Amino acid sequence: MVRVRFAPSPTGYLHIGAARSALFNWLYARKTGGKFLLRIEDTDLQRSTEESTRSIIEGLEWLGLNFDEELVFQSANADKHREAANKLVAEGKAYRDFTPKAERDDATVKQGIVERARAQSAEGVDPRSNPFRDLSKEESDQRAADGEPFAVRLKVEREGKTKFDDIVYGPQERGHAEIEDLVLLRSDGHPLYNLSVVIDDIEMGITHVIRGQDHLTNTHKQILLYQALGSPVPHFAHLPLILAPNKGKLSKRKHGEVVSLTTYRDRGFLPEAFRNFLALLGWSAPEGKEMLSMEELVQEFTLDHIHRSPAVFNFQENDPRHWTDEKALWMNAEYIRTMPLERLLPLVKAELRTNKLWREEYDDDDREWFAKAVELIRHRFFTLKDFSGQGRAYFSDDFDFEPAAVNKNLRKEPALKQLLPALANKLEETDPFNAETAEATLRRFAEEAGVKSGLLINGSRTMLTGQAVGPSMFEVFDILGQKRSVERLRSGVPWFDAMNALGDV
RNA sequence: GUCCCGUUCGUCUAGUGGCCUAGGACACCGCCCUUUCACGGCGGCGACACGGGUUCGACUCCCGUACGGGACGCCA
Repeated sequence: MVRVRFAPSPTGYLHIGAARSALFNWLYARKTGGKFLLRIEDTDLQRSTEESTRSIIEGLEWLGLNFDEELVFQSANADKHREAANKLVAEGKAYRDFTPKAERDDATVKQGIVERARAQSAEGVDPRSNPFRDLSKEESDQRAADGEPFAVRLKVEREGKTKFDDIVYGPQERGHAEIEDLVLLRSDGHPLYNLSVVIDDIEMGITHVIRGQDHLTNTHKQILLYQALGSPVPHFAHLPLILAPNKGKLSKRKHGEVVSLTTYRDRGFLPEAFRNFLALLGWSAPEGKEMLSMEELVQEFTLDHIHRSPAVFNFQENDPRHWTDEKALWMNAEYIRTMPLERLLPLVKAELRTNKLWREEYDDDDREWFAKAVELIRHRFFTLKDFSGQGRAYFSDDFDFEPAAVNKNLRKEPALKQLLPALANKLEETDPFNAETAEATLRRFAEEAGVKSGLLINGSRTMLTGQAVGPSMFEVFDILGQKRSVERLRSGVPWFDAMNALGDV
């Protein structure tokens, strides 16, 4: 029975790379009929926040990645981790390191590592050498009993190597000479990451560890721990990283909200669309199929179609039109226009509601009208936000006029000031009023007035929706109805005057 | 500094030695549809990092170079 887990540390929002790891784990569990577990790695109390834990869970929910069994907080297992470390000390597989703790600054550690390594190699010092590694048991016990602080380190064999077969990257081996005696317990008794993951994964019965490639080299250390602990080693599958457009690391500091999953929810993405997009970052379906429902994703998913090379998440900073990957945007639009209308309606409802555009009649007497309106406008929208933005005029009389549309469709022809209200009169008399009759009326009127119908069509579009673009004008007349269409065409009279008074728009 | 991983159109990718004059998707351009803009349809632009091998034959296998990424913490 396959058991996988997603184990984020709650130190910020849910990163899209982490979200993809969660997705792949979830898909693998569903595909194999296994379990998908969630463990919050909150052992770094300084940085972990409850808010972040909440946001991670919310994010997973939004993506539809429900987890099985009880949620595990790693911090709750700290005693077990300590116990295991002490047992390793007792067995001689780990040792107490009485070296005074070096203060490390979070921001410069990475650089410090490089500098130290360089210095050590220049001086010919073995980075693994540690005076306490071979301290006698008696002396070690004595110093501990005397209250001298110590960290606990795993005693890594000096000779030999560890090997494992990564499901994605293939056979991996690393000489022990490359592996330092890793710290298991801090001098304040706090268990560290590598120890905690391994013990928790054993405890939770994890069979497959599916995570980012940044853990590929750490894996050897963890295998050493599994062996010291006498536990079977799980299977590993490492995922290629998701990079920023400059092929560097995709990070909050540098790239901001574009890497946060909740951004996509808040900016009108459909969970199925974003999930679909995410699935295709580092994985592809066997037949090359790209639009995949959750069911199809589960059906098609296999670990052996995961790529080895990193994927670039392509977005343009400081460009609102391309604020995120264009393919993601396209995919969202594709879902909006092709998904079953019944599934889209509630999402549009929520969007209108948050913008105070929702009216209870849409759920009741105007239910059909609402469905028809959404169907009419969905085809050119990219996100749910468009329903309350560009689509506002369909749901409210209080909407803005786009200056460019006004210039192009209204100002250019002063005669529209008279023509549009005159058209309103004709439309008011049109009975029955629908797309066909409105079209007939408009075309007849254009002929009588000696103007091109396009002039009236475009002018009407801007008067009725505030925009230069939109669905077929006759469908718009129909959906807005006779009364509102006539009113909006007439509202142009005072409005035109005001516009002219203002001069250039 | 040491170790590990990677490299096909701008981006996501297909490709597991002949099916490849390298296929699809997004983006871009053109045409059709449309008196708007999209959608849709058709077409175009556009890539195997480089150098050596191996082979009758290499995008595919091997070696090297270059470039990119990752890891190396008493963080996770």
